[in-house]
Amino acid sequence: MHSIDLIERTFPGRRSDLKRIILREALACFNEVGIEATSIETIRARCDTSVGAIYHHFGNKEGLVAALFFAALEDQASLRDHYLQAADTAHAGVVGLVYSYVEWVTEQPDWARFVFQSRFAVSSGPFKEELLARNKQRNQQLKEWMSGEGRKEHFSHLPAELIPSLIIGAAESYSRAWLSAKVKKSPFDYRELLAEAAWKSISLG
Amino acid sequence: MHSIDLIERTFPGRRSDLKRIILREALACFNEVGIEATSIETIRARCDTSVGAIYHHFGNKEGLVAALFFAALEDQASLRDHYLQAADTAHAGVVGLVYSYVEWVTEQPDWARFVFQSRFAVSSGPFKEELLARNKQRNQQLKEWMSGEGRKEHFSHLPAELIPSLIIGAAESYSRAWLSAKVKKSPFDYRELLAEAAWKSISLG
DNA sequence: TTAGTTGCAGAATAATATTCTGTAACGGAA
DNA sequence: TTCCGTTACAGAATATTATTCTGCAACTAA
Repeated sequence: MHSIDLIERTFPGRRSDLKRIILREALACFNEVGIEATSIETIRARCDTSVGAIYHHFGNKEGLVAALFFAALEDQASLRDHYLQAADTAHAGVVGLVYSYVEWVTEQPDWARFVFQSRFAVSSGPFKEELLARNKQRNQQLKEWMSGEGRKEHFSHLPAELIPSLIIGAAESYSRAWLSAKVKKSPFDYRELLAEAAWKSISLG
Repeated sequence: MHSIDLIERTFPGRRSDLKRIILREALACFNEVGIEATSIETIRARCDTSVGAIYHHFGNKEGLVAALFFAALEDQASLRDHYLQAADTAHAGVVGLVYSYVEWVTEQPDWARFVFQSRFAVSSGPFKEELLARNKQRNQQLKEWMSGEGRKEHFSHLPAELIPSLIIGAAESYSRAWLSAKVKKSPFDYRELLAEAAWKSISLG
């Protein structure tokens, strides 16, 4: 789909050459042995660089994690926007949300795994404000979409704060299971079932 | 409901006195600032004990995390068993699964928060085998329950590996949101809606 | 009693994160 | 082009943290 990968999109330019290498190797390490278990020295060695360079670009380990985390969130959001933009009916919107989610997870499994792994740390570290702001904006965006003409009557019988979980809860849960190899088929393979289940779960009756 | 708390249930006896104190304080620290950000020294100070004692009881930091994690899982499982045992129809079982889940999360928010935070670390650390075994057993148990007479026809139209996510996905997602204060009402308050949404999501049509 | 096992303390050590200082490349202004 | 401020990087020095180790005291079964 995209010819260049997530990192190139987020950190373009020749000046960010080493920066991209560090991000790539760090992501690999984090997924292989976990964030806590990968030391700066390990990353340094895999990039054949110095600790100074790493700290220059990211401040500290937490900053490196946050850079990866927000890059992933942004990429995920852009795919979601792409899907939502094409959806006018309530049903199409719900399907789009589920589809965009499972497609992103299936296409970027390493990034998805990392997002699951790092969310808590980011949300309680020095970048929590930034994450909070992004979540708020996304919720606002969804809320506006749901209150559009011809759509709102499909959601108004449910508490607003519950709706997002009803829509992507199952897809997220299955994605986690797939990323940790507990199930075989990818969430993308089950996208129709997941989307229809989401739709039924918010339907009346 | 229970007169003694989760820790007393899991680590009884006067010999485990300090052990329980350490577990309690460690859980508090982990939830307040995160696992990575809490040092052994911090825990030691809060328990007014020595690092030797901590390492004697738990081996290392990872062992301490694992002890908390498995204690929580066990407690959660016992409540689930309690609910499932009373359910004979498919509908009652699905409702029971959702109810037991949200009830546990709402009653033990600190433990639930910690489980979400630590699952990845445990699943990729030296205790992954143990976790895998427990998951396997739980899945087997669920599978057997679902294949019982008068129930299996309600599940057989869906892939087995997808069903657990359809049932608890939304409840889990909403629980996470509640535990990080992104929503106001507790999952327990929405238990009927969550249970009915789960049931609809696996229903035919 | 007594030998062995378990519970705990705290100093010593090891592993790791972070800071700091210096040097070279770069990019625009004169 | 030269000059100057800024950015990119290296690596030694330092600080922080996890873990080990040795010793002692309490308990326990014989």
